[in-house]
Amino acid sequence: MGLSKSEVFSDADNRMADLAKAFAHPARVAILRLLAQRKACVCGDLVDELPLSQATVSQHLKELKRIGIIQGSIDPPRVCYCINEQVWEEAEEAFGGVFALFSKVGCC
Amino acid sequence: MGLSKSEVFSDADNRMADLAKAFAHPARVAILRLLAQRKACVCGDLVDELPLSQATVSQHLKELKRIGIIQGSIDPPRVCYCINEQVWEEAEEAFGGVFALFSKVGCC
DNA sequence: ATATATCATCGTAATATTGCGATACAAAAC
DNA sequence: GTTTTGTATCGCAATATTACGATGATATAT
Repeated sequence: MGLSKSEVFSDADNRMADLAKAFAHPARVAILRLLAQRKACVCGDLVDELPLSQATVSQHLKELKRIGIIQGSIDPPRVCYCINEQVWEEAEEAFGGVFALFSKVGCC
Repeated sequence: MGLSKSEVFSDADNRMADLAKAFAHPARVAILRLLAQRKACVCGDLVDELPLSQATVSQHLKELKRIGIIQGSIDPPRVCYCINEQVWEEAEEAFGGVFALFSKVGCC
């Protein structure tokens, strides 16, 4: 298949999974680190920092934009990407919430 | 392709991506929530809680075990799964570290 | 021994992801 | 208007993921 049955899961779990996908590839982790630290901003600079082709980097940026965790503002002919603060915090809280669920006392 | 060029990325970014994969599917998020809250433990109970077949749940459990975030102890014929505290904390710290990188003052 | 209960694995099918070269596109510079 | 620069998109190939029925494996119960 390859088709996740998203209809049958809760909105929260689906959103969480999408937010996690932003971090589920090393290239995207590297991109998010660079943007969070403001070490790079312009698409071309990101391409220089990464061992991937321009087309591939652009595709990862597209996926991050779909999730909403980054946004791009055009500055022709350049595009400047940055973290979307609101979604970044949404992700921080979502992960924080799940990690907080764990209680050490237990059965196994 | 479908082959992520993991050799060219840092170990930290690769590990982070792997930890994120644990949360990158709604079924796995649901499983981790159940285990973290001790609402279910035995594989069969997880299957009852999830809208997926036993084979599919078992496959997700295998992936979570590969990442290391859960562990299973056999109690024949049952298998009890639980969060691996060490890896859970590793994930918590890894995500915390990345989220902390973001500084609001910036260019875009 | 045979049956039962529980879980893992196999095999298969469908869709998704990753990667890149080539090309299209948009705005500025000349 | 042509060129240049920077980015997005298309098309393709290869691998990965998701899902499930069927089957296998394992240990208890009868």
